[in-house]
Amino acid sequence: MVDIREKINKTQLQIVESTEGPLLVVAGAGSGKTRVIEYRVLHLIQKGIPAHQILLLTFTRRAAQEMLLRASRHDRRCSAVEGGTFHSFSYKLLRQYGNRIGLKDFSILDEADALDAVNVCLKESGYAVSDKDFPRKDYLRKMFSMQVNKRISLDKVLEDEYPDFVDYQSQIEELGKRYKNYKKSKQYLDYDDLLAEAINLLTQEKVLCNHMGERYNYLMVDEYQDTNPLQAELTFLLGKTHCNVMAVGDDAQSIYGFRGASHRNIMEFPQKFPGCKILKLEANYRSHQKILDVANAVLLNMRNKYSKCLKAVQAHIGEVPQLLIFRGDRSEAEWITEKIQSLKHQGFDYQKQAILFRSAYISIPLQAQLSRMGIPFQVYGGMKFYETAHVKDLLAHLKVMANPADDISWMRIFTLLDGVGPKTAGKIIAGFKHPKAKEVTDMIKDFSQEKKKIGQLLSGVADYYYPLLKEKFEDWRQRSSDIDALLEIAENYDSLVEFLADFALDPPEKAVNQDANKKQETLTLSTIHSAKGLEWDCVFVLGLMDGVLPVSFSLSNDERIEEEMRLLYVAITRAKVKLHLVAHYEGFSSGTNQFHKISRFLDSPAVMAHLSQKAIFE
DNA sequence: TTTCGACGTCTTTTT
DNA sequence: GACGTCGAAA
Repeated sequence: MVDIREKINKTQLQIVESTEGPLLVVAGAGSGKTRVIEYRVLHLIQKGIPAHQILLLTFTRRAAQEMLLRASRHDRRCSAVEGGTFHSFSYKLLRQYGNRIGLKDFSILDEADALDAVNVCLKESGYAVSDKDFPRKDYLRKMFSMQVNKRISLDKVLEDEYPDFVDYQSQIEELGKRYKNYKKSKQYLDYDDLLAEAINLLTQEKVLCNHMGERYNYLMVDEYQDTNPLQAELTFLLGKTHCNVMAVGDDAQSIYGFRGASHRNIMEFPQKFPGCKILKLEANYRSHQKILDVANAVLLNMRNKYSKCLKAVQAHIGEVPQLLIFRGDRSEAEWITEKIQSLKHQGFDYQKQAILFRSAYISIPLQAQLSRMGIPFQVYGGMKFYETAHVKDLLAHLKVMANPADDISWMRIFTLLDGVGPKTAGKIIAGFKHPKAKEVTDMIKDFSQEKKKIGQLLSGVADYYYPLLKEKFEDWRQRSSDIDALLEIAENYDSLVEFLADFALDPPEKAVNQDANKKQETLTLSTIHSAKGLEWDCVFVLGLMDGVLPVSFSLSNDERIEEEMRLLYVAITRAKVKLHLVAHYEGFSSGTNQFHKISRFLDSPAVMAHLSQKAIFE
C-alpha cells in the first residue's frame, strides 16, 4: 500500500484527507493539482469508499482518464471510479432517465450541425434576405449558446456581448424560438441542451436527484474556473444532498469566457455550499523562479489583482526567459526550427518541447518549416479532423441510420450528388423520387436493417463515398487517409449510437493514431486553450503581437482583454526550464503589409525587467 | 436549379 | 484564407 503522506506536502495532504463536506481548492499553476486529485481518489478508495460512489468531473475526458489512470496504478480499484466531462455525464444521465422528461431517442447536434440547424431557421424566417446587417448564423448560434450557458435573457446577452445587434432583438428572439422548436421536432439536443436538460431532469425529478446524490457520494470537479453557470448548477444539484463536493481551480487561469464560463463561479462556490473549507496551493513545483517572475509580472496589469503570487519550490535558478523579435514569420520559423534541433542535442527531446499560440493559423509557417526539416510534430487545437468536410460527409450517412429523422444529415447526403442542390435535396426529403437519390437511400436502408459491425458499416459507406470524394476534392488522397483513420476508430465500437455520441462528445484529437508502433517522440504544437494543464521543459509562445495576443476583437472590452492576459499567463506557466516569447513585426493580413507592435502585455517595464531581449531581424 | 467565379467581410478559443 | 452573396451561364 502506498503511503500518501510521503508523496505530497502538508497542504496537499490536508486536501486529500478533507473528504467530508464542501471544499474549495485554489490551486495555482504547477502546484501539483493533478497529483492531489490522484491521491485524493486513492485515499477515498483506501478508506473503503466503493469506487462507484466517486465521481470526477473534468474539462476533457482525457484529463479524467489521466488522473484515474495514475490513481489506479497505486490501487487497481481506482479504475472503476467514474469520470468524464459535464457533457458526457449529462448525456449518460439523459440516456438512462431522459424518458421521464420526454427525451427518448434523441441525437446530439455537434457544433457544425447546430450551425446548419440555425441556418435552416434563418432561411425559413427570411430575415437575412431583406437586411444585410442581420447577424449571421455563427453569431446567432453563439448568442443562443451564451443565453443558455449563462442562464440569462437574450437582451442581456446582446447588451453585454453583441451591442451591434440590439436593434434586432425581437427577430433574434423569434429565431431562438424557431431553433428550439426545430430541435424539439427532430429530437435533437445540442451541446448546451445536454446540460440544460440534465438540470431539467434533476430539478423536476426530485427523487431521482436524491438518488443520484446518494449514488455519487463524493464529487470532485476540476478546472472549476472554467465552468459556466449551467455547470455550477449541475454541480449543486448533484452535491446538495451530501455536500461532499470538492471544486479545484485557479481564477488566474480562467480562459473560457467565450463559452459562458466565469471566474466569478469559483468565488461563488462557498456561497452555494455553506461551511465550505478553502485551501490554497501556492508552491509551484513546475517552473523555476525566473519564469514565474514573468508570469507574476503579466498579472500585475490586471484591474482586479489576484491574491496569489507563484513561488518556485526549486532551488535551482534557471535562465532568464527570452523575448525574440523577428522581421517576418519566415525567418522566425527558420530560427525556431534550428533552435528546436539544438535543444534536442542538449538533451531536450522533441517530446519535451512545445510551441504554443493563441490562434492556430499563427503556426502555419512554422509547420511548413518543420515538415521541410523532417521534424515530427503533432498539432492540437484549431481545425480538427472531425470538422473537415469529408469526415462530416461520411458520418452523415451513419447519422441517418441511427436517426432517420435527421434532416440535416439527409441534406448533406443528397447535396453531394451531382446536379442536386439545396432545393432538390429538400424535395427529395419531402418524398420526391429522384433516381440518383435512390441508390443512397437503398444502401442506407439495407445497412440499417442488417446488423453489421460499425467498422463494416462505415467501410461500406466509404466504398460508396470514394468516387464522390475524388470528384469533390483536389487533395482527395490526403483526405482519404483521414477516412482510414475513421475506419480504425470505428472498429472499436459495437453500437452505432454510442459511436456517434462519443464522436460528438469526445472527438479524437488527431487524424491518425500515427503508426502506433513507431510512437516516436514528437514535438507538440498547440493552442494555448488546448495546452491547459500540461507542461514541457521548453516552451515557445508565438505571436506576441498586439492584435494576435491580445486578439484584435477583444480590444473593445476590458473583461475580454483580461482574459487574453490570463491566456498569456497560462502559456508562460507551462514552461519548466526554458521559455521563449516570440514576435515578428512584419505581418501580412487582408492584402496589405501591416506592422505589428509588440503585445501590450509585455510592453511594460515590470514585465520587460524579467526578460532578456534578443532582436533578430532578417 | 445548379454551378462557378468574383467580390466583400470577418478573421479565435471548445464541449 | 474561409465563407457568404450575387450575377451569369449551363
